[in-house]
Order: sequence, then C-alpha cells, then structure tokens
Amino acid sequence: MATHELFHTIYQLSRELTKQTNQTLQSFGLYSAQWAVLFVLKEKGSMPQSDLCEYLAVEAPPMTRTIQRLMKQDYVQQKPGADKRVKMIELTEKAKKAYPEWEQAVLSMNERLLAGVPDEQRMVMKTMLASWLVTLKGVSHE
Amino acid sequence: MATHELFHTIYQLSRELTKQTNQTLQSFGLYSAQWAVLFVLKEKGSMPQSDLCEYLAVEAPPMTRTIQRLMKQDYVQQKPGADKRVKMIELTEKAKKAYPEWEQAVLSMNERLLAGVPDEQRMVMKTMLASWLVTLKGVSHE
DNA sequence: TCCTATTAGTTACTTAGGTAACTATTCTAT
DNA sequence: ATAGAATAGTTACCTAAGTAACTAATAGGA
Repeated sequence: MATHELFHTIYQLSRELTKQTNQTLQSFGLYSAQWAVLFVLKEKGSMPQSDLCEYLAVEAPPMTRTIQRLMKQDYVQQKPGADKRVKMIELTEKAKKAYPEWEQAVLSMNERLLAGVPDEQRMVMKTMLASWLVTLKGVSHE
Repeated sequence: MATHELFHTIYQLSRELTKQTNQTLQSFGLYSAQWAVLFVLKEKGSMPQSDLCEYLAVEAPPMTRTIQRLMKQDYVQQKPGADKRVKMIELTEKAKKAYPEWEQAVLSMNERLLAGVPDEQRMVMKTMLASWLVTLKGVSHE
C-alpha cells in the first residue's frame, strides 16, 4: 500500500484538529496544549508534573512551559511534594469554576468536527489507531 | 463516544511518526518538513511555491523557510516564472542523485512502523481518515 | 487608462514539541 | 556511610506551523 498517504493524512488531520481546537479556545485565552493539561488535571486530580508528561506523552521542557503559563493565568498551582524534587500540580478554584464552560465548548466542537462520521466509524478508527500507537511505542521502546 | 480519545490518539500518532521520520532522515541531514517538499517535487516536478503550499496544506511562511534551507543545502533551486511574482521550485541534480537513497530509507521505515498492521487495516484507516479530512476541510471552508 | 482588489512571497512574532546540558534531590550498592 | 546512578525539573537552542503585516506584481472594472 502507499504508506505515504496514510502518514500524510494523519499529519494533516492532527494539524487541522489542533487548529480548530485553538480557534475554539481562543475566546477563553487558552491554547490546545494548555487545554490538554487542564483536562487531565480535571480527570485525575492533583499529580506530579512528571506524571502529566507521561500521561500526555510530552517531554519535560514543553510541560514546564505550559504549566508556567497556566500558573501565570492562575488556572493551576504547584505544591511541593514529599519528595523535594517533585512539584504537585493542581487546578485552582478559578479554573474549576471556568472548566464546565471550556469543556462544553470543546465537546460541541468535537461533535461538529465529527458530524459526518457515523459512530461505528469513529469507534473503528479509534480502536485501530490506538492499537497501532501502542505497538508503535512498543517497537521503538525495545 | 469519547471523542477526546480519538483526537488525542491522532495527535500522539502524528508526533510519533514525525519523530521517527526525523530520526530516519537524520543521517542525511534532512528533516521531515524538508522531505515532504522533496517528495512532492520528485512526484510532480517543477512547480510554483504556492502550489507546494497548497499540496502540503501549509501556509506560505513555513514553506518559505523550508525552501530557503533546501536551497542552502543545494537540494532545490528556484527560477523566476513568467509571472514575476512566482518562484518556480525544482530539484537540483544533487537532490535527484541522492533521492533514491532517501526514499529507500523512508519506505523501509514506513514498513517497519506498520509491521504489526495488516494491509486491510491500513487501507481501512487510510480511507476513513482521508474522507474525514475532506469533510473537515469542507466544513470549515464554507 | 488608471485605481482597486487580488495574489505570491517574505518578515516578525507566536505556540508547540524535541534534544542536550545542567542543578538539585533521592536511591542504590558497596 | 558514602560514592555513583537515577530522577524531577529547568534552561538554552533547535525544527515546525500559525497569524498579522508588509512588499511587489498582476488582474479586473469603472
């Protein structure tokens, strides 16, 4: 098969989805990378910065930057952990209050972007891509 | 469905594929964005810079940068078009000579990364993602 | 014809992620 | 108990894409 096309399509999709997410979040003064962090913190609660990296599969430096910006906006705060190296990250009250509005905007955007795709296809894509990603990470990890 | 997961997976996949591509091209002194341009020029021949943008769905500024770097490496040259605004871009002899080696490296990488995925699934993914991308672009275009 | 709108490309600045090199802790093995 | 390895996080610098604002050239309409 022409593997080029598959790779190219995934790349294009990723960029388009990020662009749309940024547009959606623009009115809240947020960007996609920040949203990803806020989403995880909402789901999982307080956690070390390194866990955020692992969860989002992002290296430490970009995470440092994203968190510093979220702190500047008072959406996130850090508390020293028992281990003096780690910084525990958690949502502020301000963020918790604003969160539902953000979530609603993102969810309705997701629905709009997937409007033409039947639920079955969404599931198939999600399953195939996720399992491929797992093997992909596994291969390069060995 | 949990649309978050699908979007997240696509984003992760895109980043992993780009990273692997960069690693593969590293020994040739090339990066993924440059390779994309070289690939299109090889397939389509000489074309205006704006056509390259359209083909790769990239805005003009990043394309300017990528091409300037490719010119510095003597892999690409620009010739003025009949319209004095346009710059026609084409591969140099040096690039044409080196191309097969690059292509071979990328193709074998693609096969390696897709090793665990049966051909049927590759086709299904490609088809679904491509058609989704088209509708996605169409929606935001209107 | 000439004035306006459009198009091609560049420059400046932004978000976003990556690697390398570094500091400061903590863990481990002798 | 301590020296060396591993871990958490930061800083500096890289590729990469985006928008806004700009220049230069072309196209189109009054």
